[in-house]
Amino acid sequence: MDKAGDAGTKAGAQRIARFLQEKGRMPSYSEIALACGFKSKNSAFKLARKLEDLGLLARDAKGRLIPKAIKGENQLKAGALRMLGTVEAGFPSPAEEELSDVLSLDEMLITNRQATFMLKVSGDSMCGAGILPGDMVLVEKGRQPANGDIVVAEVDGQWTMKGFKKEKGSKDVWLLPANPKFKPIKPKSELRIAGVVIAVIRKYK
Amino acid sequence: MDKAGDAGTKAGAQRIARFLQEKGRMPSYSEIALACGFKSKNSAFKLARKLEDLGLLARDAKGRLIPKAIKGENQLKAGALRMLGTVEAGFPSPAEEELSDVLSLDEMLITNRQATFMLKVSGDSMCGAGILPGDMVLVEKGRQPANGDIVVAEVDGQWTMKGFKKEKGSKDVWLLPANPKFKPIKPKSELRIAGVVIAVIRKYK
DNA sequence: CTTGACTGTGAACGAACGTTCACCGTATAA
DNA sequence: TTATACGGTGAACGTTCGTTCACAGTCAAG
Repeated sequence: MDKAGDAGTKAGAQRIARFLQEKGRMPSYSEIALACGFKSKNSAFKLARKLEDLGLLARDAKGRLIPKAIKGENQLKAGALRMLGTVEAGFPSPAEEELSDVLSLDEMLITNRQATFMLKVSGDSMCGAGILPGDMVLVEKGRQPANGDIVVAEVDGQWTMKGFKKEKGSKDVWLLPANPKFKPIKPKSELRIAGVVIAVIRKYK
Repeated sequence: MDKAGDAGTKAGAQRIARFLQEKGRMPSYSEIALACGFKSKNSAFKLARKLEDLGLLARDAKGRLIPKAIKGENQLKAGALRMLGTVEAGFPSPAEEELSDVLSLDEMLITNRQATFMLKVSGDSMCGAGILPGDMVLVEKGRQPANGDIVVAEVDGQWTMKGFKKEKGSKDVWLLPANPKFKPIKPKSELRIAGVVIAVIRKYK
């Protein structure tokens, strides 16, 4: 009845991913069959083997399914979140509840775990850039800042978080707040860049 | 020996956590017994029941173990981040590299994984609240919104994200943008709250 | 038409599963 | 001392697991 085997395979992978996300463990073949509407768990077995050939999931020595750990787009990972479409804030558009992607926050935000740490923001000098007091920022150490990046730096003996700007053809570096109440800083003596802000996280609840 | 029993339980939890981290799935009772040096899987069964009583892990309807975030000493999650102090953005203050907490983003942000999903924001009607176009928002479904919460709602047939306000002593509900360019919305016919925004995530890199 | 290549069904196998029971030490409490 | 609570052993049960086999239906290429 199914016309395209490809679509069926993909739908199966999504069902498995959803099971993993909801129950926190990989399903058994019977559960895959149940979730996919198969009447025989053997169909689930074949589906799993196909997904394994495609590199989308892996299996134990004992045949049990394990979530694939390698990075990639379509892989099944524990602790995944359902990623839906966009919501228009201003000019509303439908936000359908169709699973468009599955991912984990850690995986999405952090590339270099050892060099990444988190800071809590106080003060409002960056509120124009959408960074409010109480927000958390993920900072990656040792990264070379580019113009427009937001950096955490020690300037003239004090720590601050500002926008980074290096003038072309000059060694001069400016640290720009995103709030008209504050003025740009031009480091006099020393400037030590602690890291580049790679993400902002605000928790309401 | 009370203390020895406690230590054994804790060591067992750590072994289970290590198994989960290495294999990506929860062990069976036989595997727990193997990992803990038990000769009988029944010992593993009793250990699991004790851990369940302590709230350190959970089990299926079918008895299978499912991962649960073990807090405190037994770090179950792989993606732990270093949490540092605060950085003054505006009136700089020292941000020492002293580890004040260790946590995982998923664990920190998501309490009810099944009901949580992620949306990408477009439009700037909430930019006054620090939610910019391109940001991600975590939305928890089925949560009762309180005044001041930011909700994703279907109002008069269209989806939008706005601040929630319910007037005291009245059934009237207002949806407030955080941008003077937009006007508050008072739903006429229907208002369906899809969920409450529990976190905002902005990724720069 | 026939011939494959797929996809799903259904039954079957041994192995591993979760769970329960009875039993054996040892250590603590009375 | 006796009693009792606890951690571990070992065997047993019914269930579910992963896996394999043979078979039926569908579609495209020959």
